[in-house]
Amino acid sequence: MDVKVKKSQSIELQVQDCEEDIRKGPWSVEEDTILQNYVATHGDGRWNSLARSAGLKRSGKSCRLRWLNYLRPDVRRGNITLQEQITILELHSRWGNRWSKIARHLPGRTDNEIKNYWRTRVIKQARNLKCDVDSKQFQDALRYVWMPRLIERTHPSLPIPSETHGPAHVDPNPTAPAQHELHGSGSGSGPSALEDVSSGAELNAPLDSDSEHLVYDVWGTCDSFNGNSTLPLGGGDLMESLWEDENMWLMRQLCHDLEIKDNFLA
DNA sequence: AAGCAACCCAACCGCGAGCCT
DNA sequence: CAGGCTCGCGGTTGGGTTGCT
Repeated sequence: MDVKVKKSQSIELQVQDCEEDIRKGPWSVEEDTILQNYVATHGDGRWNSLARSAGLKRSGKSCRLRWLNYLRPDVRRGNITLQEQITILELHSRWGNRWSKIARHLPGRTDNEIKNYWRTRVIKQARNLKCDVDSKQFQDALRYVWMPRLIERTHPSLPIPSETHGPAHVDPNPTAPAQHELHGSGSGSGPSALEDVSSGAELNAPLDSDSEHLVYDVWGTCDSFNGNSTLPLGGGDLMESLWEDENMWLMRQLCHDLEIKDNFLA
């Protein structure tokens, strides 16, 4: 066994031995109040001593988690917005399960929240499609179907072809904005698409350079997609319905377009 | 209305990295 | 340098909630 593992385990045992009255489970309102007041007065950090000093019968770990994921004043509650979904999907495709890294690009969201979103929503969709969440098929489905749809829902004015019943048709004159327009050079009237995305009421923090590239990539995908694919993009239905049975023909079309020859959806 | 299953999310766990003494 | 300790991360769990039969 690894030396470090031994060391870690011995520390855990020590902690257990001397702190057997440590409380676990859901936090009470009183505990929340104590922790909030203590952090407001003394600041956070040094969580083990903080827990003792505050008189909380909780581990430092538990206090830290409660503060970071719930009590912190800048934590945003509520549903993940469409823009946030786009960001999560894009960043996960880049970095994988680096939840805390992804969370840093979503102001007010915690790594735990993003992780939960991924596990409960995204993995569920992969399961529905009977493919692995890490497979190229599913990654392509995310990139070429799910994300453009999310983008369309956040910007219905953009010229993404509307879905029709039956086989798709492509706008013969795709008018998706050029990428320099998406970057918002300041010309023309009204906000650029990028500015619109980045300054949405739900996503209130300015984009750093990395996030800007992110949005650029997403829009770039959408742009090229519109020009080169025969895949229709639906309008306005909930993202979950994208995967419903009646839309499976859409996925088949996607597979054809992407020349995916595997047994996807077989 | 009751029972069951699926879903959601807060909280816990194990581990590794890094700082301090 | 070794050991103690804290912090942060990613994975997992369990209980409450919701939806379906």
